[in-house]
Amino acid sequence: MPELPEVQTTVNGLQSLLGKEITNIKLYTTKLRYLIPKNIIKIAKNNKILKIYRIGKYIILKLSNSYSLVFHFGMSGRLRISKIDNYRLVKHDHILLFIKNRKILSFNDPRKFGFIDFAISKEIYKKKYIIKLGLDPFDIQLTYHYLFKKISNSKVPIKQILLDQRIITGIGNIYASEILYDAKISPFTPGFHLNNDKLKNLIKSIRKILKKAINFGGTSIRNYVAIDGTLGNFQNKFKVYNKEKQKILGFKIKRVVQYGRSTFYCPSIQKKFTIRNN
DNA sequence: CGGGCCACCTGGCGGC
DNA sequence: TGCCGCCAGGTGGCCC
Repeated sequence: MPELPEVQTTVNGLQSLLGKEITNIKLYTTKLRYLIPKNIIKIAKNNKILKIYRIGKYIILKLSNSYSLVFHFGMSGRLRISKIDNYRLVKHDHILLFIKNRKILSFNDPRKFGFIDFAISKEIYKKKYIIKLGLDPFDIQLTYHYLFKKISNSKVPIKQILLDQRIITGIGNIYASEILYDAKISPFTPGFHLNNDKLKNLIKSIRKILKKAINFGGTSIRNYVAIDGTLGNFQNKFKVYNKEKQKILGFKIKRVVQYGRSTFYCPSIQKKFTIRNN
């Protein structure tokens, strides 16, 4: 489910747990994408949540001991806060964190591609799934120089490059299509074909689309809902995603499959070739 | 190493 | 109604 905007929306919603104590953890599953570390209970129990933030698509809860909890949502994971009295275990609730203010933070994930882990807070950047991440889209170090260095020798189509978390972290399959439409770049354009102007433009579109999606509370199709169960609204702002055969500005939208994932684009607006001129 | 492909898992939907 | 095939906000591991 979640790309950066959904993860950020979740992180925003979680802030009400700041300073609150985790009184217990209950596991209803032993394995999600990975085995759930058993000692996660010992590590979190009776500790306060001091900081809640994200790295790429990973959600981090920094605890009052030296540890942090790490959540990843995979394709269908989500976190939800309920009052203890209202809470009913629903299908695919795998992990419950009991919070001292009589709330429950539940992790639900039908497809089990998500995971939960812990890390020593100071060493979180050494985690194998964190260390390889590229720049955050909102990091000021993300410039056309950076992108040019990373992709100017690559034959890989830009759609796939946007999904490569080692280059930029946070973009997923929905926003990749929406970003490329906004930037008027064909999804097939190989990395080496993009000149500095196009890259500047692309970075602008990345930030614009992601910001807009965050402002709309993310995208709610299938599983994703916010921390309190409310829906995101960005799906109503899609220009191309899920709009095969519909028209935009009078032009047909197409769906193709690249690397096994759907790409939606408008061939008339996202022209196929760009000449390198730097 | 980079890049391409597949597996992991469950459920919803459309077609027959 | 039932079954089948296809599709789904991700990513790690296996190949070459």
